[in-house]
Amino acid sequence: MPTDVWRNLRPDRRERVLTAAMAEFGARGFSAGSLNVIAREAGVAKGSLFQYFEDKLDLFVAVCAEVTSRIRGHMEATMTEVLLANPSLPFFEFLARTADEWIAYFADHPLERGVTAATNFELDPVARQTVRQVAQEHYLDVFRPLVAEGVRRGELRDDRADIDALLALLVLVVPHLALSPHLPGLDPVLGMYGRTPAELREPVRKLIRVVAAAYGPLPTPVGRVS
Amino acid sequence: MPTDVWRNLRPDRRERVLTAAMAEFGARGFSAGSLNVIAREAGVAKGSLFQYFEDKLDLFVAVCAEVTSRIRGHMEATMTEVLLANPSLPFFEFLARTADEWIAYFADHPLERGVTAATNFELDPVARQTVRQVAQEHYLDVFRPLVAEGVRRGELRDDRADIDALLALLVLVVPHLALSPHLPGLDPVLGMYGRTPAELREPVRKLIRVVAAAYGPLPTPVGRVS
Amino acid sequence: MPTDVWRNLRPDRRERVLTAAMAEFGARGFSAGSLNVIAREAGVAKGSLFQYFEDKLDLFVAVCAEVTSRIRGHMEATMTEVLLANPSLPFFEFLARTADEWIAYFADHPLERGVTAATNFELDPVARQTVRQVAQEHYLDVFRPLVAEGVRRGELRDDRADIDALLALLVLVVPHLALSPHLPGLDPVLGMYGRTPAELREPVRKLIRVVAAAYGPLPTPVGRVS
Amino acid sequence: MPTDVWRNLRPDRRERVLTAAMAEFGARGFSAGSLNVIAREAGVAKGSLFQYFEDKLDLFVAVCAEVTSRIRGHMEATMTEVLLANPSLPFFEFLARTADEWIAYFADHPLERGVTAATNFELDPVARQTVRQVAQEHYLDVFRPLVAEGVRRGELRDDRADIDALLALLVLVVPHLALSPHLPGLDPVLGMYGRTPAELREPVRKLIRVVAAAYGPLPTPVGRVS
DNA sequence: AATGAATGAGAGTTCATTCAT
DNA sequence: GATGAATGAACTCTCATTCAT
Repeated sequence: MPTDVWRNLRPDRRERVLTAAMAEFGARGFSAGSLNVIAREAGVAKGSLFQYFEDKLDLFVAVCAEVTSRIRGHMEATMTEVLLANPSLPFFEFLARTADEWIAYFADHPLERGVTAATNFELDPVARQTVRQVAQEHYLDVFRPLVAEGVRRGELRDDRADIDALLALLVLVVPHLALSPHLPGLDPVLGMYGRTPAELREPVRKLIRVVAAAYGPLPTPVGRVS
Repeated sequence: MPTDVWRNLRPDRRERVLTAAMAEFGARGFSAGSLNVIAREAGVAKGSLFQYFEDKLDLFVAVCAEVTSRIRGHMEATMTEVLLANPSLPFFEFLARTADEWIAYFADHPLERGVTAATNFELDPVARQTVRQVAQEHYLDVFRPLVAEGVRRGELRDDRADIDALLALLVLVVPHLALSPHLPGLDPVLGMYGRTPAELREPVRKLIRVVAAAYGPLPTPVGRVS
Repeated sequence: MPTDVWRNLRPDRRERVLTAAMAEFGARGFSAGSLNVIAREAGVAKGSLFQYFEDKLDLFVAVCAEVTSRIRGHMEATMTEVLLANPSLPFFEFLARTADEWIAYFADHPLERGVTAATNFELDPVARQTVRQVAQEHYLDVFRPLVAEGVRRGELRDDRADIDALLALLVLVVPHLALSPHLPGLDPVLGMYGRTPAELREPVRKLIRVVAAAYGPLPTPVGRVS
Repeated sequence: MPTDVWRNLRPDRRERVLTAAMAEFGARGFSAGSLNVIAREAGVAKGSLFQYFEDKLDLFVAVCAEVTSRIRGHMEATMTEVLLANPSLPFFEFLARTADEWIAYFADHPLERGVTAATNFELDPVARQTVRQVAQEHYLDVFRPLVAEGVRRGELRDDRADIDALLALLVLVVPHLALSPHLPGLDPVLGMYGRTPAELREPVRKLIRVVAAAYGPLPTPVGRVS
């Protein structure tokens, strides 16, 4: 846990440390990230970092928590906006627009994107578990009520496939959407790497159509009199 | 690229180096993995590693290539076996059994599992791209013809959802199935961590039912005279 | 030299600082002892220590002086008590009882014992000299008149061995008695480490018998008519 | 334990490392001694020290073992010489001459003296115990047979004082003789600090006369007809 | 072809001390 | 008078890589 010193720190100094840490951990991950670099880039003495955090992991966790919380804050606001503007939006359409915003956010926020990558790619077991747990709780806190509402409104059906499986897939796919446009080698099929948010609308909808087909209402069979 | 010395090396010596490297990179990843440890465990001089490989990355790439190739070899053989025993197995049933075998393989092969984790969790851009590209090509080499055959036989329909999206999901889900039973924090929804292969049959089928619902033939509507 | 601030400090605050410093220096010695730890344990700001003392050494010296003075105060009171209760106690018997009390004191006062150890084991030349000088003056202030009285009463003879040699041995042996029951490796012959004060009566008397034999009256030769 | 690399090291390089380590540990002790300084003074890369020794303590122990062994080698040779030259030397006279040689050795060997001090003044419990045990075994290996021989020849009597007490005193006094001429504050009574070996003959004999009086044959009572 | 000693940069962490508040 | 944030040097130890043998 960060120290009191960190909590009471002058905001600009905090921000400098946070930004430097986001950049370094985002670029090189937790294990390979260097406190030397972070201190230098933040314009802060190396020793100061240890006034703020117990150790390297403590700093990494704090950075991840901060980033995750920022991302969630932004996404919840965005989703609310979309809903207010189109109260009657069908579930899967809402999902698609949310994904668009998600992708746009990470295109605009390289630091947050880097930390998200670091969170997802950490191999050290202690660091990974600590950090992922927090992130995944946030994801689920958002997804579970969303999906439950979809079920309640009858737009999501659980008679053909399991709702938990949907959640498991979402937790897997969502970070993938954030990162694959920016990290080569994540998505070799749909070719998301290097695409603009606009160009990504199509592959995103391809993916969403899978769950729409699995969980949505059956299409009316063609050529049949009802 | 490995040197000629490596290619002409006595097989037992090669094997010792490979095994040691698999264990070390598998346990600690590329960046944190130590050539000191690998040389010591292999019973080989540190300098020898540099006779065999240009540098650390070169060794890592070679290890990943070797492991990926071994895994593919095993899986292709297994899939052939399953097919020969049950030539008329429905597509999604075949997929489920393949997944069972896949999971069993990684439960029995901790070294291969470790390297798979290292491959999937590497953040260093150069290392990641090199290593993942190889792995994903293998995945696609196997999946593409499989899916094409499913489509040809009419068991996989592409009228409701895109076939490329299916491939993209498979490439994402398959390593997840290999690792999440053994690494905590990967699957917070279905609870795959710590489960035995037998216990994993159920969550695996939950996931497969999603694609079955999306790509399979529509269920006969209930209570309707055809 | 401690500052005026220290001299005028509220007694409870002084005591807290002293106790924390005794514990830390006693446990880890001067060089390895940490002002961070002392300040934290004392519930005092790190900066305050520098309001009270010029630097680390100044604090260490003050702690040693305080402890030495406490020990001397206790021992003088104890010796007076013993004397009052048994005014005619023979010299070496008195010495033995004093040693018993000495040993009991250090068994009961771990902080004082720790500081005594730190005093005796300091290698840094500046710290060592400053600190030992004070301690040894206390020892000699007590021993010299005691020994002089023994000589005056004829119980200590200086015709066979030098009285200064006796004092030199006492200054060497006395801290050894205080510490060897509590620090392993100090006394490999008599096995004093880990013994209770009661168990230590015997080895203590073995040592005192050496000086009794050297400085005491000769035993009457056996089988000789006087 | 030192590594094979250390054992096979080129002698001049070994000697440089040893000398630098003796000087540094001798001057500042184990805890405060710096590997940086040792490497620099030895003209060796910092990393090389870790090719030779497992860690700092391992180096310290090796240095102490080496020094202790050198000292013992020298003293055994010296004692043999003295004995051969004067086969009929009385026990306490032999002891006195041995002490003279002991003192002369440390006057001439500042490095060995420093390490002896470091051995005796280390507070860190692990380091102290490891290192003192070795040194004290050497002392006892030499003293025990010596004392036993004195008893056998009737020059050492155990009827007035215990022989173990003599050994305990020797183990305490002998390092004291080595160091007190060179470290201020060790001997405040006899004034050994800063004296030349020649000047130390007298205080040494004062000390030896104590044990001579305690353990030697009783002097013929004065004015008595035998 | 194989060795393994040597390197020195860099890692995370602790420290006594300063000084503005 | 008390505080405690800031400092940067120093600490032990690890590392990939080189190269003489």
